[in-house]
Amino acid sequence: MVYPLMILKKQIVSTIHESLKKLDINDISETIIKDSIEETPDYAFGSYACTICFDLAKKLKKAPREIANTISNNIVFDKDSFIKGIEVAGNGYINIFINFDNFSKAVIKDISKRGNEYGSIKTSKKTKVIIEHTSVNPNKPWHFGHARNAVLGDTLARIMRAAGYDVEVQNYIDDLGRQVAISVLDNIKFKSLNDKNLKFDHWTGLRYVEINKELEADKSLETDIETIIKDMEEGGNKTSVLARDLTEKCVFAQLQTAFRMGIFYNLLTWESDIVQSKLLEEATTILLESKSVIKEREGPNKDCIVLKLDKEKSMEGMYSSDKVLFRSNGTATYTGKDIAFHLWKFGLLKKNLKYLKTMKQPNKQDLWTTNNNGKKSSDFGHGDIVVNVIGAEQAYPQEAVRIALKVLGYPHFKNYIHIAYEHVWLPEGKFSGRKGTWVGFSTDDILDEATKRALVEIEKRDKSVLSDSEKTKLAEAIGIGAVRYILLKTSAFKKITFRWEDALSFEGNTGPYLQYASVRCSSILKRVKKIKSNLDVPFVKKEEHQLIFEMAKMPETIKKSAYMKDTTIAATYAFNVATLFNSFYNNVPVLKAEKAEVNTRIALVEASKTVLDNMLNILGISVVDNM
RNA sequence: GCCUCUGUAGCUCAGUCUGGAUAGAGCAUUAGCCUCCUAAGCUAAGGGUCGCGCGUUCAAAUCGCGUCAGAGGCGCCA
Repeated sequence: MVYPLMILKKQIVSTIHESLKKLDINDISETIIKDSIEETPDYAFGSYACTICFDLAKKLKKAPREIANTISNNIVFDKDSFIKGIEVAGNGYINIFINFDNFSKAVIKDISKRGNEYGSIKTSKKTKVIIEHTSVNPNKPWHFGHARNAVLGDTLARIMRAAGYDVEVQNYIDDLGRQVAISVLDNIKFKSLNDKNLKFDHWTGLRYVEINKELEADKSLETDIETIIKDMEEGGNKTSVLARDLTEKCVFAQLQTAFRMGIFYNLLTWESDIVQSKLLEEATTILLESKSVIKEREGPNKDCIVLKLDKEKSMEGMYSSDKVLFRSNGTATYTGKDIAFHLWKFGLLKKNLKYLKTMKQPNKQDLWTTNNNGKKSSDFGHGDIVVNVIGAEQAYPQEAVRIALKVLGYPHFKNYIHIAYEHVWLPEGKFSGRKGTWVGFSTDDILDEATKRALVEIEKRDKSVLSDSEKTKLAEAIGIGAVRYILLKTSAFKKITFRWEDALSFEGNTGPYLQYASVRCSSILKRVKKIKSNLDVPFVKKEEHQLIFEMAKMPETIKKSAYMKDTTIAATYAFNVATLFNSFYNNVPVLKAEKAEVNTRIALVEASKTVLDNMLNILGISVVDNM
């Protein structure tokens, strides 16, 4: 796929390459020149700079500046080129100035032609990526740390779709764990009722805190929990049916939070279905064929099936280089199950899961779930790349899965990616589901508060044209945009300390700032009765050039963001575009411009709106038309 | 003990992968800008031993080694 910036870069490289050839320097390839091209720190230095002269200095035994001058004297470019001129600067930089007369037209035409596809990459052959995120225990509401996981995963999914991947989003439901067993115990033994009609996940989450206190006091309850876990694992009994019923209710309640944030999934994968489907048995057979997986006959891991990790450098921090996959009683450990599950994700098992369509999500997309009463399908799984958004504390078990794929001889291990994110903290410490420190900081609470505060801001402004319900809807879009953005703009590996004033700020580098820039575009465009934008007059203002250059970078930014699996790249880019647009907006009149300039500037505003809105969509932040 | 991550302005963070020009934002502080397209905005100013040391390099926040501080991890738990 070709876009103007790509052409510009090629022209820069070949122009310099040609001039080097003229000077009889023939061993510098275009790739080397390409790598020496960088963005300038300031508009005054042009748009790109070439640092090749620093590399040539040693070889030619001349000063870089001198070489730069020689090159610049031998440079030739034609009038239709996107390059306007070059200048030698500093110790030997070759600064490249863009011919904005030509380049601007090409960029704006390209944006206008592609519309809401602008910035996205079209690929002929789609690579399938499975992104697993959220995966919150199904017995409590999301606290803000869970929202971070989900927003990171959802945004990565949006970025990778834009980058041309076929993305399948899965939410793994651990419905066989101890946490669920404890909630089941609460139901059986204490028969507690949701008599205040709380949202189901909040109710069960609060009960979970209470029942943990009971567990502290009465250790004999541990026996009950063990029995429950065993029944749930076996399936086909009263307890397992009850557990599935409770967890489904809880997951459904959690999904309401997700939907509110614009987070959607393709498939819910239930651990109980994975166990029932006998994926594990098939995986065990495959694993035992590997020399690195053995059944221990003696030692501390007698009768266990273990994965030998002693040759792996990445596992140096482990006390023991043996990772138990199946316990001496034959049951699978977490890592054992995870390996089987990932063999399935990559389509490496013959056995498959069964699926049911469970609901239509608010984005009109079907949500599927694994279910043993469902039907077979080859639509799910079979990923070329697997991305797991999982806490950084799980780095070792994640690495163990990757190594298992490697020792089994599957090249897929290279495409197994753990997005390790740090947790959200409260100033006083970690969130704890068990201790209930999340109370008051559930994602639902925070979204409510964000909406409330956005509404206060709306009321400060004259919004008499809006009805109350429209105001509420707008407040929700702004509040949630702010919350999503704060989770996106910070690198995943940095700890976030939650503070209301940070999370719910609507000024500066925030979600609403981006939305506001888009609203300003709409506001101008609304006033234009018949849009008759054209590109007859060249753009001459610095503000215009900088905005156009920035907008031209969207395709490569999306590509990089997807490649790096990094949401901050996309977030920072969106902020840059918005900042440059606001600067243009404040310093360059559009509707009040000289007559000849009005139409070209409208074209620029149209293009800006396209880019801003496309970026908002990729970040999962609502586009609004009034603020 | 070993492994991983983090340390950049008063605060919160980009920039580190791929070394490049005076280290950038936002918040907070200070001074301006609404008879002119929505001020959730714009234009400026002040504010920095890029944790510290040594090394590599024409050039280091960025690469290497060491060191200090904080967080997480190293189970037949999940």
